[in-house]
Amino acid sequence: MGVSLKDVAGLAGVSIKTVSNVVNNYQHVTPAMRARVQAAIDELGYVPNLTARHLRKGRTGILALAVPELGNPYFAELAGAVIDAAAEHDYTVLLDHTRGEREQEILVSQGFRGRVIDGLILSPIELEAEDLRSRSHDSPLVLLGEREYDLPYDHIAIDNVAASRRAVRHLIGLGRTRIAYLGARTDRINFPAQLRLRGWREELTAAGLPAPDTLVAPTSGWDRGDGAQAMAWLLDSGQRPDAVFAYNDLVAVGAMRVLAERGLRVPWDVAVVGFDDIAEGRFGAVTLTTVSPDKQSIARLAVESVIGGLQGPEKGAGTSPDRRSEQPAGTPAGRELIAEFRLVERESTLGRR
Amino acid sequence: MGVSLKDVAGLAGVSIKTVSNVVNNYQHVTPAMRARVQAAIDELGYVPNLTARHLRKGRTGILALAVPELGNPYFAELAGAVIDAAAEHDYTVLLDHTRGEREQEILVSQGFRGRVIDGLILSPIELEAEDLRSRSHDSPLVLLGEREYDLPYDHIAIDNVAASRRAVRHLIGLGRTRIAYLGARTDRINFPAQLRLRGWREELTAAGLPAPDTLVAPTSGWDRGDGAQAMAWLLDSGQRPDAVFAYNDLVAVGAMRVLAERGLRVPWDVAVVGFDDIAEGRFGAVTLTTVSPDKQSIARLAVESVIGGLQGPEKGAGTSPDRRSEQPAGTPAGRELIAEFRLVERESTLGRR
DNA sequence: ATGAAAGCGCTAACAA
DNA sequence: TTGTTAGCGCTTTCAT
Repeated sequence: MGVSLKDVAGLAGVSIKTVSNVVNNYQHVTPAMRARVQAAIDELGYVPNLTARHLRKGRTGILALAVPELGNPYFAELAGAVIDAAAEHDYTVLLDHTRGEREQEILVSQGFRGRVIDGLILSPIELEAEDLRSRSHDSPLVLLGEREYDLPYDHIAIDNVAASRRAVRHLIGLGRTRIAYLGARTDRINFPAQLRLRGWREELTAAGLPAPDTLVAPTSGWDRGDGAQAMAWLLDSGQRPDAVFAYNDLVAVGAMRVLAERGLRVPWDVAVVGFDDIAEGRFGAVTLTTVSPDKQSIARLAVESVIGGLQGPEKGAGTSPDRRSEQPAGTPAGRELIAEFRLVERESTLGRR
Repeated sequence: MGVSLKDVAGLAGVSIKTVSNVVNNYQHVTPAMRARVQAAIDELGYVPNLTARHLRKGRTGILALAVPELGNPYFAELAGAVIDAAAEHDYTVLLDHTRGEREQEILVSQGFRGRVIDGLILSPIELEAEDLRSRSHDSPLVLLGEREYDLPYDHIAIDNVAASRRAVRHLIGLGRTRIAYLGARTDRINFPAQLRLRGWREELTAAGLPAPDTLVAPTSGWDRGDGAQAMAWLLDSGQRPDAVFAYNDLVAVGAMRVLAERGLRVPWDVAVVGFDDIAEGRFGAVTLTTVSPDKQSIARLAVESVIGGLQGPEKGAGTSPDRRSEQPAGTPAGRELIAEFRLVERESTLGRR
C-alpha cells in the first residue's frame, strides 16, 4: 500500500513522532533534523493518510451538502458558493442530491455516512418536522430555507414573504392589476412556494387589488416545462393577466416562452418577475427581473453555522436513548439566520405600459 | 463521542466480533444471537464509524470529481450524472471546482486529499501533460475530454472533430455558406475549443466552402457574456455570417441575444448551433440546435474507469522513487473511451431560408 | 458459531 | 528536542 510514517522514520533513522512533528510542522524541531526528515519524505513520496488522521482526531474536514437537483442552476450556483465558503475554512464538500424526495432527504439527514462527514447542510423540499425529530445522529445539521419547524437546528433563509411582496409591489408600481402567481404546487408540501404565494396575496390585498384563485396557477414541479405548462393552462382557462410573478426563474423562463408563442409581448402585454437570479435570466431574448437572494451570504452563513456547531457544546447529545425525552439542556434552539435579497430589475418589467 | 462496537458488545454481553458479524450481516449467526445484538444496536443507536472502516479496509468509497465551474450548466448536469453513476456502485462523490485554472488542476490531480478519495475524475482545461507526468500519487485518475497526451490514464471523450463537422454539415445542408465559429480562445490552451475549430474548418473545406479567419471570433472564456461579445465583435468588424457554430450552448445563447438586439432573426437571417445540450437551450425564445454529448454515458464510463483502476493491477506503482524512470510495466496505457453524441435540431436552425 | 488479539496510520500523552 | 506507547473503531486472521 502507501508509504507510512513508519517507513519514513525508518529511512531517516528517527522515531515516528519526529516525522509527525515535521509533517505537522511542529515548532521545536532543529532545522537539521527537519531537513533530514524532509529528505526522506521526498524520497519516498510520502503523503499523510488522512483517513487515519481523521479516525484519530474524530473529525474529517468534510461537510456534506444535499440539494434537490444540481440541474437546477440555482442549486448549482449555490453549491459552488458553498464549496468556496467551505474551502475558506479548510473544509471540503461532499455533494448529494435528493431530487426533493422525502425518502432521500430523510436518508441524508440521518447521516447515513456514519461519521465521514463532520456536518450537513440540507436544502429540504418535502422533509417534515417529525423526520428530523427522530434524528439520532449527532453531527451538526443546518437547514437551508425558511424556518418551518421548532427544532434545534439552525436554518438559513431569506424572508420569502417580504421578497415576494417586494416583487409584487414592483409590478403594482408598473400599473399592473391582474397579477398571476405561477408555481403553486398543490400535491406536495413546499414551504417557500407557499410563502411566496402568501406574499403575493398579502401585497395585492394591501394595495386594494383582488387576489383571486383563478390567477394562481399550480405546477407539479418548478422547472421550465412546469412554468410553460402553468402559463398555458392559465391562458387557456381564459385568464389574461398583465403580469406574472413566478415561483422561480425557471418557471418564469418557461412562462415567457409560452407568452411569446401566444404572441403576448413581455413586458408590454405581460410583465414577468422571477425568483433566484440565475445567470440564465441575464441573457434571454428578454432579460428577467428577479428576486436575487444573496447566495454568497447564504453559503457563508450555512458553512459557519455547521462549523460552529462542530465546536459548540452538546456534541454528545442524543447518544443515550433516554436522553431523547429530556429537554435538550444546553442545546440552543435553532437560530434563524436571515440573508439579504434584492430585486434586480431587467427588461421583463421595463417601464410602464 | 459516538457509540462503538465495544459499547454494543458490552450491552449485549457478546464479543465485539459477533456484533461486527451482525452489522455486516455475516452468514453464520444464529437468529437468536442476531436478534439480541440488534436489540443492543437499536437501543444505543449505534452507527458504524466509516472512517475506521476505511482505515482498516484501505478504501473509502469516495470519488472526487473536479470540474471547472459548477455555474456552467453543462458541468452541473454532468456532475449530477456522475453522482448518480457513482451511487449505483455505492460510491459517493466529493466535488471540487478548479475554475479551469492550471494551478488548481495540478493541486487536485496531485490528490492532495491524501487517501480520502479512492479515485479522481478530472475535467481539465489548462492542465499540461507534464503536470501529470510528475504525479506521484497512486490513486486512479481518469480525465474527461479528448486524449491530449500519452499518459497512463484513461480519458473519456466524445469525438469533438466529428461532432463539430456534423454540426457544420447540418448548417451547410441548410444552404448556409458564411458560417462563423465563435469561441476560439487564443490566450490559453483548451483542447476541445481547438478541436471544434478544426472540425469547423475541415467540414467547410470538404464542402468546398471558404473558412476564412475573419469568420472566427475569439473569446476570453465560454460563458454567455463571452458569446455576446464575440458576436458583437464579429458584426462590428463588418462580417455578416448567415450561420454561427458556437463552442458551446452558453456562447450560442449570448450570440443569439446580440443577434436579436441587432435585428437579425434566428434562424432566418442567421442559423445557430451550439454544443452541450444544456436544458437552457430547450426553452429560450428560440430553442437551440445543439450537439448533444451523451452525458449519462460519459459519467458511467468515467465512474467505471476509476473503479476499474481501483481493482486493477499495479496499485502500488509510483511508490518507490526509482520506479519512476522505469517503463510502467503492467500499467496499461491510458485507454480512450468514446461516448456517443447526436445532433439535436431545434428552432435555431429550423428549415431553409 | 463465537471469541481473542493484532493492526490499519495516525496523534497525543507522557518520558527521557 | 526527540522517543515510546496507547488507542481512535473497525476488520480479519486464528482459535475455540
